[in-house]
Amino acid sequence: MASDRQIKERELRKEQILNAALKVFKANELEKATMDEIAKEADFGKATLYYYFSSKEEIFIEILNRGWKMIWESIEPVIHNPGKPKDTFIDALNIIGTLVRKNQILFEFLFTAPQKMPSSLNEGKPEWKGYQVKMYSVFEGLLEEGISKKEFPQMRSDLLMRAIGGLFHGLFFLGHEKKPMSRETMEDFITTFIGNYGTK
Amino acid sequence: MASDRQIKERELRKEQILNAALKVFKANELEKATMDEIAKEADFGKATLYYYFSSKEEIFIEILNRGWKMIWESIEPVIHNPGKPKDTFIDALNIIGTLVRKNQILFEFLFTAPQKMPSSLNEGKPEWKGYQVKMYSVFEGLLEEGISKKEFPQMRSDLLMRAIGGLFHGLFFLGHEKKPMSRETMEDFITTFIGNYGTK
DNA sequence: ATTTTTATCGAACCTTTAGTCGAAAATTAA
DNA sequence: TTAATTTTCGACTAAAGGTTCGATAAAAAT
Repeated sequence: MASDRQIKERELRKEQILNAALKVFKANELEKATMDEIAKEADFGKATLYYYFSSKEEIFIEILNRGWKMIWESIEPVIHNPGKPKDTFIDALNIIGTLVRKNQILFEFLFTAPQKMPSSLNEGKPEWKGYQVKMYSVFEGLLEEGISKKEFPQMRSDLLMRAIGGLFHGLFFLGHEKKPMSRETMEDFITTFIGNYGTK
Repeated sequence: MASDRQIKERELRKEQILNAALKVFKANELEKATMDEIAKEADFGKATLYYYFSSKEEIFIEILNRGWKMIWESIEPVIHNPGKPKDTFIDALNIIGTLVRKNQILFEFLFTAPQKMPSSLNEGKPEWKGYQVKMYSVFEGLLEEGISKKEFPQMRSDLLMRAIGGLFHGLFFLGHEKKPMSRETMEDFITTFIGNYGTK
């Protein structure tokens, strides 16, 4: 049977493959990313990839699963702050902003891949989707509470949600130069667009 | 040589193909859209597509060219309103909003395809890119003017641009239900987020 | 009516690429 | 050392899908 160290090494190799895959997914455009290239990037033979993952899809999904799990686990601790929807909302956004800043490539992938990807990969309710849904529910809940407490603009929470989603997305991922945005700039933004209600 | 009517018919057939292609690009995910499917949808044999277009890419590009040209020509008439950046900005946004509402599928394609598509299609500075750039320049110019006149939030115009871009995009294209948004709702939005500066 | 031009498409062609197979290294266990 | 297990990969297969070819039909010109 496999030793502890063997299992750990195996996990490391898996990560090596996933990182390589992310690079390739990023550089080439998603569907143009080939197993051959991932293999080259990961410094393994193509056949070896199939020793660790059963398909290209699985690699894809695994990146999403791990990523969204990480997002969820990062914000989970701060979302139970009762009675302070705006602060909580901003805290959570900032946490995600920090993550994005640390690994822009991964997060751009996490936030954009679901749009681009074949919807066939969505069937079977993958793990990552669960985390994504949970996160959106939390945000929408905070918005609803914040709206009713007049801390946010008075409008339908789902629309506000979309606007903020777009805003956030635009701030980090649109534009030609995709340089990360500092925490200060981002807080500035949040305050300007959604934070200056009911406070002045 | 070809008669007037022949040329017109040819153009009609081209449009038939382009519309079919759009449907297929939309339904399946871009790269999964096959010439076979486009042919089926257009009700032509696959080989016939190559009589009208020299490649799959060309079909793709042609949709973008025609679409962005249309966008540009729709806003061009209103952007020369001198001295009223905020009004002009909102007018232009509203015009685009109206277009989007009329043909959501096409515009979702126009606004999202450039992100998803292989960058190889961007080489050679395609026509549509020109219109897109012109449009963005106009918007950014209006923002700069509006900022300096305190009609907009005081922040770097490029950042504001990104925010509004994301906002707009989110409003129309994010979310599960992609139902069109009414003009009223949209004006509400614009006012709430960028329009209530320097006026109250 | 006949010739020429325009339009159509079925059947191949050919490249790309996901995934498999079986054998050989490398590592671990005995 | 030798046997068992784990890991690696070169070479192959199969299928998908873009593109071309050559023949035929339809329309226009003469």
